[in-house]
Amino acid sequence: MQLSELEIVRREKLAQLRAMGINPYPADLFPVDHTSANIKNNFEEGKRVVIAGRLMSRRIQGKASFAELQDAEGRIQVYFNRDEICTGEDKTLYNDVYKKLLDIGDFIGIEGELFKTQVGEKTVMVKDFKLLSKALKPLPQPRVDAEGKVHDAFTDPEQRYRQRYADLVVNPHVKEVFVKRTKLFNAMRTFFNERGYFEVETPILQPIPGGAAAKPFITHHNSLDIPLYMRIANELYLKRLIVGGFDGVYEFSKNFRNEGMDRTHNPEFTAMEIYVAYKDYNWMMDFCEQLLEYCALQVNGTTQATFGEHTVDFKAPYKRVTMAESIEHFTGFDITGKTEDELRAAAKDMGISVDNSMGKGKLIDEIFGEKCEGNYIQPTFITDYPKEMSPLCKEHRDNPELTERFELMVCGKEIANAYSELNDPIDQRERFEAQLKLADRGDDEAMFIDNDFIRALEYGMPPTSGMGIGMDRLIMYLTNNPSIQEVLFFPQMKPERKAVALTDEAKAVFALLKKAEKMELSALKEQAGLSNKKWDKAIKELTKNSLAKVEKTDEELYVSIH
RNA sequence: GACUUGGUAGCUCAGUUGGUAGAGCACCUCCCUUUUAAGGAGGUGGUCCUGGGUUCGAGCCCCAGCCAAGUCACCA
Repeated sequence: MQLSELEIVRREKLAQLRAMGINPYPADLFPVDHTSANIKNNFEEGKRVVIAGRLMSRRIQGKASFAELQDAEGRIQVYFNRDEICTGEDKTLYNDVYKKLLDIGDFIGIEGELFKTQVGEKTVMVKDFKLLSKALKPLPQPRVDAEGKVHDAFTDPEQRYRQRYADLVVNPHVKEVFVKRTKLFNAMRTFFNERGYFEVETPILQPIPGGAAAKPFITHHNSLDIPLYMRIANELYLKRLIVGGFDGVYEFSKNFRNEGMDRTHNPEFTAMEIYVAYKDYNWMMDFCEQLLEYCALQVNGTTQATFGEHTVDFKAPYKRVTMAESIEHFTGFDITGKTEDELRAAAKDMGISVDNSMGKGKLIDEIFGEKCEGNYIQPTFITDYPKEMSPLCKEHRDNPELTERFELMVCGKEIANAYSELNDPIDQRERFEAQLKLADRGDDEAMFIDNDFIRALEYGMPPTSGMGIGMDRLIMYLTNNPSIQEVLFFPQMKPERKAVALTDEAKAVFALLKKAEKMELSALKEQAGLSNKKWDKAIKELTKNSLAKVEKTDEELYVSIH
C-alpha cells in the first residue's frame, strides 16, 4: 500500500511512543465517568471528571494548549498545561507525548478538573491523560467560524458514503440523521407494542419471493441444492401468522430488490409491515394517521416537517380521495366502467406511452402515476385501486372492479400501502392465476403462485387489514434528505477499485511472505520452488507494486512485507 | 440504459492559448501559559482517476474505460 507523507509521519510517531514504553493500543478499561454533554449541562467549577474521546482540534501556545475532545455526545474543550500535567522535573509527557506524538483523531482518556476560561468557555483542566488509541490516517478537518460558516467541509458524497465512519466523525449533522432514524423505529415499536401488537421475524431466504411485484435476488442453498430468493416483501409470511392466531403482528423487514439504483432506490431497504385481525382498510387509515402523527412528534418534536421547498404536516386527519376521483379531478376523465381499450385510448390522448402488455390496472396506474401522484404534497390517502394491480387485496365491498386498498402519498410519493387483506382462498388462487396470464403477456414483475400461502388461507384467515410503510422514504421526509443514501449508513456502491492484478507466481510468493512477514530471500526462493526466471519475475512484480521490500544487511538479503 | 457535470496534496478548491503543478487549512521545525475557523517565522507534501492517441511538449485537446453526482427512462 502506498502511504502518504502524513501517514508515514504517524507511523513514525507510533514507533516512538512504543519506544518510550507507551502502548498506543492499550487493552485495559478506561474508567469514564462523564460525557461532554453532562459536563456542559451540570457544570460545577472544580469538579473532578474522567472523560474519553477523540482529539479533534488543538491550539498550542508553548507551554499551554487548548484542544477539543469529541465523544459520542459532542465536544468539550480541554486545557493542557505543561506544569499541571508534569508536576516534577520531567516534562516529556507534555513536551513530547502531547505536543509531538499525539495527532488529531487519536483517542485519549483525560482526568481533570472543570473550570471556565477568561472568555467563559466550559473547560476541563487536564491533570493526567492517557493515549487510548492512535489514529494512523488523518481525518478531514472541517471547522466552523464565528459566523457559522463551515470551512473545508467534508462533502464529497462518494467519499462520505464509502467512508461513512469518517463522515460520522466529522459531520455532526450526519449523525443526527441516524439518531432520528433510530428514534423513528423506536417510536413505531412503542406505538404498536402499546396497542398489544406483536413484533415477529420471518424468513429472508424464501423459496418463492412473494408479497410484491419486483425482481428478486436469487441465491442457492448447497445442501438442499435448491434456489432461494432474498425476500422482496414479508406480507405472505405475516398473514400466515394471522392464520396461526395472532391478532396483530408486525416486522421491520429488510427487503431486497434486484432493480435499478437511484436517489430513491437502494437494492436493500427497510419496510415495516403490520397486520391486524378483524380490521379493515378504513380502520387502518385512522391508525396510519395516528401513527405518523405520533412518529413525527417523537422524531422532530413537531408534526411539521420541511422537505425541500415543502412543509409537510403529519397532523391527523389526512384527506381521503378515491383513485377515480383523483384521475377525474386532474384529467377530467372518468375511469369508472371503462373497457381496457377505452382506457388505453384515453392514456394515449394524455400523452402517456402504452403497450399491449398493459392490462386495465396497469393503465389506470400509469395515468395516476403520470397525472395525479405528483400533486399530493400534504399527506393524502388515495383509495380504491383497480383490482388487477392488487392481487392480494380484498375486492371492494361496493364495486367488484376495485379493491379495498389505500396508499398514503406525501410530496408526490407513496410512503404507505394498505389493504383489507384478501382472505378468500379461492379468489386468491384466481388472482394468482390472473398474474400468471399477465406474466405470459410480458409483465416480468407479475407474482408467482404461492400454494403454501393458499393452503394457509384455506384453514381460514380472519378479516384482516395490513399496511406497509417504506421506512427509508419516511425518514427522508422527516430529516429533509432528498437522497436515500443519506439515510442509510452504508448505501450500496460499486466496488471501489480492482485489486492489484498479480500473476499466480507472484501471488504464491506473497502468500508465503505474508505468513512470515520477513524472511531470508534465499529461503523464500527455495520455498516458492520456482525456476530462477519465474522467481525473478515474481519478486520484481511484488517490489514494483510496493507489496514487498528487499533489504540488504551485511551478509544476507531479507524480504519483508512492505 | 441515455444524457449532463465532475475526479488535481490528508480536506476544500484554483490552474490562463497546450509551455517548470498552485492556494488556504492540515502536517513538519522553531518561538509562544486562559485561546477559540485563521498567533508568528520557515519548510515538506502530487500516479493531476486509468489506458491509449495528437504534439517538440498534455492537468488542459482527441478516443476508450473506471468511479461518482444530477436529469431522464425503467422500477415502487
